[in-house]
Amino acid sequence: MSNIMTELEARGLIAQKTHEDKLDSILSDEKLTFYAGFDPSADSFHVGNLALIVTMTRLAEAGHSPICLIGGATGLVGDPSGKTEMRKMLSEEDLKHNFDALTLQFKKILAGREVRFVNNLDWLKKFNYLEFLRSYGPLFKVNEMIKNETYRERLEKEYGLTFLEFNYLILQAVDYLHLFDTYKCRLQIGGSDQWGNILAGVELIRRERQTEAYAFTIPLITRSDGKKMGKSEAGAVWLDADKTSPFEFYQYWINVDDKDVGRFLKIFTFLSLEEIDELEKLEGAEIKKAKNILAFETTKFVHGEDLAEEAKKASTDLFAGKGADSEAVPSIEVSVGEGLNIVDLLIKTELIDSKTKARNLIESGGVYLNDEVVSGVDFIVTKNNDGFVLLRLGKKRYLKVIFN
RNA sequence: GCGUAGGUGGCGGAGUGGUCAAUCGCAACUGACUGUAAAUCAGUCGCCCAUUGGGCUACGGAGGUUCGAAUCCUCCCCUGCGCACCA
Repeated sequence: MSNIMTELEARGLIAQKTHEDKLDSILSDEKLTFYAGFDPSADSFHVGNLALIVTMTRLAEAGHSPICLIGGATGLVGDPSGKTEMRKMLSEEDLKHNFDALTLQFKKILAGREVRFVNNLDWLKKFNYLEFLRSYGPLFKVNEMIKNETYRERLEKEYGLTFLEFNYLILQAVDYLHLFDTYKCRLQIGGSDQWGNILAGVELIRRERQTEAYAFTIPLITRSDGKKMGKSEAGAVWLDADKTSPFEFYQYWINVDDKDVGRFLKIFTFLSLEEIDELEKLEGAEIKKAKNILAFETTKFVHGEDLAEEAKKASTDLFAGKGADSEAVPSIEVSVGEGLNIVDLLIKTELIDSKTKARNLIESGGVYLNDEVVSGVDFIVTKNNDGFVLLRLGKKRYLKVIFN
């Protein structure tokens, strides 16, 4: 890639950047160490993190060295950015667990590329309150800080903004300074909601080290239908195969709005812009081809080629009515004994959490066994010769029920 | 602390003694149509049992009045706004 910034811009991955003209040439002439921070609030990344992870990969491909910061300390504090309410604070044990899980996952996705993992708890925890105030308090001006949009919004909201959260910007700025000092890290990237926090770090380095540090943000990725990125019928779409199977992950991308396909191909896949241009020309039902590629490429990036192939096969088979041969179809083992009522089965599989809901769904004709509508709430499921039955909810949710 | 406006189902927001499991909008789910898309139309949308139907828990919390409360009273908790210092 001759110029990584040009590439990123063309893909719609740049929201804001520092050093308008200079950054492009710096990123093409020099090899920088850069970092992005992630929130350790769960033990897996989700689709909402994917754009940033992909962007880090692109930068790594272009020869820059990634640092993945998992915000142990900031996780203890809770980030108010883009949140309407204060976030839960995590216990240290949970943080440790999440840190380990996220690290492992990130490594796997980056597939052998060099990544350094850091936890800001390591350098922030040594401070006591007075020390921290003394060291960094004088470097930040409150009247500057409250101009920050995320804070301003919170100041107007009825929930208010706690002092704890207000400190988040300072912590993040100190992180950048620390990584600059320790690893010569000179670029920070993040979501556009982090712009204020990121800039605070850039400023801090400029003032305290008389050195230029850079930053850019990627836009908040939205869906045309206004839905939040990374939500499906079944809830959040995780990058962890145990939380969201590769099949479900694949399905998520198949089901994106037509209008989003081109944009998502640019953001989330490594196809060349020329190839994407061609795909964008598709119209009507043909768009499905582009969706298949989008789904396959993203699944491959996250879960690897083999699992992506399996997911693809399961998807095409199921929706072509070819049944559930593939391993990739989500499955569950259930003992039905002499026969199990369909409502109880739905509860047992945890597809539905209340009997009332299960009944309503059956009555509206939304439950199928091997592609046949379940006739009524009294239906009894019994063992068959295949040893399994394909349970379907609505059009898209499949579960292979294996009798044992 | 004082004054004032509020706290209702995932969200917004009606209701102000019985006909309220609670109008309506959004979101969600299902069906029809389709391309596993969108749009549109129809249905569902507290929980549990049931054949029409019934029971239980709910309108910030705890008590009370009443045959009967989301609706009235008392106390408490929480939030916004104004005042409380300069004007």
